[in-house]
Amino acid sequence: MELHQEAAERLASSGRRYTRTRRRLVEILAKAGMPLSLPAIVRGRKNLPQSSAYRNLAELEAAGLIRRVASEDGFARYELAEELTGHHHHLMCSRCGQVQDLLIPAPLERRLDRTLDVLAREAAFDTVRHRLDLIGLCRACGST
Amino acid sequence: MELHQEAAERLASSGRRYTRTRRRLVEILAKAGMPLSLPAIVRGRKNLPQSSAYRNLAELEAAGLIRRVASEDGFARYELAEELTGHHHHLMCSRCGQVQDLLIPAPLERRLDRTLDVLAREAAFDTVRHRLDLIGLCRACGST
DNA sequence: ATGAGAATGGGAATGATTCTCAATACTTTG
DNA sequence: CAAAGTATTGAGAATCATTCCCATTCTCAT
Repeated sequence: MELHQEAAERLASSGRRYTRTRRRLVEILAKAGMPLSLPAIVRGRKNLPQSSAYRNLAELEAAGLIRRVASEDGFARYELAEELTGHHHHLMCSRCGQVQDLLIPAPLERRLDRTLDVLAREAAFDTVRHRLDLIGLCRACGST
Repeated sequence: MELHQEAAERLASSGRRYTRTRRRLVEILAKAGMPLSLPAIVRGRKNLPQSSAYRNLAELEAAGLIRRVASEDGFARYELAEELTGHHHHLMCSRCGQVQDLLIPAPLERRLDRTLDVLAREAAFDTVRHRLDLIGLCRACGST
């Protein structure tokens, strides 16, 4: 389904509206293709006050449209929900905090999934998802 | 090597001391066997002021003895470094924030490692490590 | 012992994020 | 189309985990 239509419907189903600012946020995240921190979202953009950005990101998250990624550098980052973009992982730079998306081969992903399901059941966890990140130094930080 | 000796040496090598409070923190984390938040570390313990706990956890992290785990609930958590405890993963409850350790089968771990190494190289990342977490609802939260 | 540097702890400061609330914008109803 | 009802906005205040400050205390080497 088309992105904005999906967004509008999900918000509507809980009595929320798909306002200009919300659409704008969705577009920013869609275009970025990687999790963005709030400063990165707001920087250099007119008419996008912090408080509105935070509030709307929270609304969009509550509607299941975006996901908040906790990273090590103290800034939360935001990306479109996997239901919209597909399952993927992250490459994170431990020095500068930069995050980029990463896909792993489907067979490995499947095997991982199967194994983790079993482990979660053994631990009596209702598993929702897994998170696999690579943490290292990006090209820029690594050469320093 | 014995835990406290290792700790003392690593601190000494950068001109730091293995004081009573630091030893205490290492013992708390070793005994817990799972990442603890600062409130959990301090709660109910005498003579362990917040500021000292934070400061010393940071020192121990700088010495490579403990690791800080960013979790979704806003509290950082601390655990012994993998060099001391061995590589492992986490089961995290997305409702209550509880975190417990998780081991995955060695063959899968090896395959994961190999694949991620290749992917990191392709992305020009100097990989240090990977992080694999299961995020779901623990028994207590899942039945609510 | 004594001096130098490390550590302590109480409280102030920081800073990302959340909350408040009066003003504004949609939406629906009459 | 107007009015009422509700959601949204944005500027600043408030929150709260974490970090910083600094006078005092401790430790180790001489």
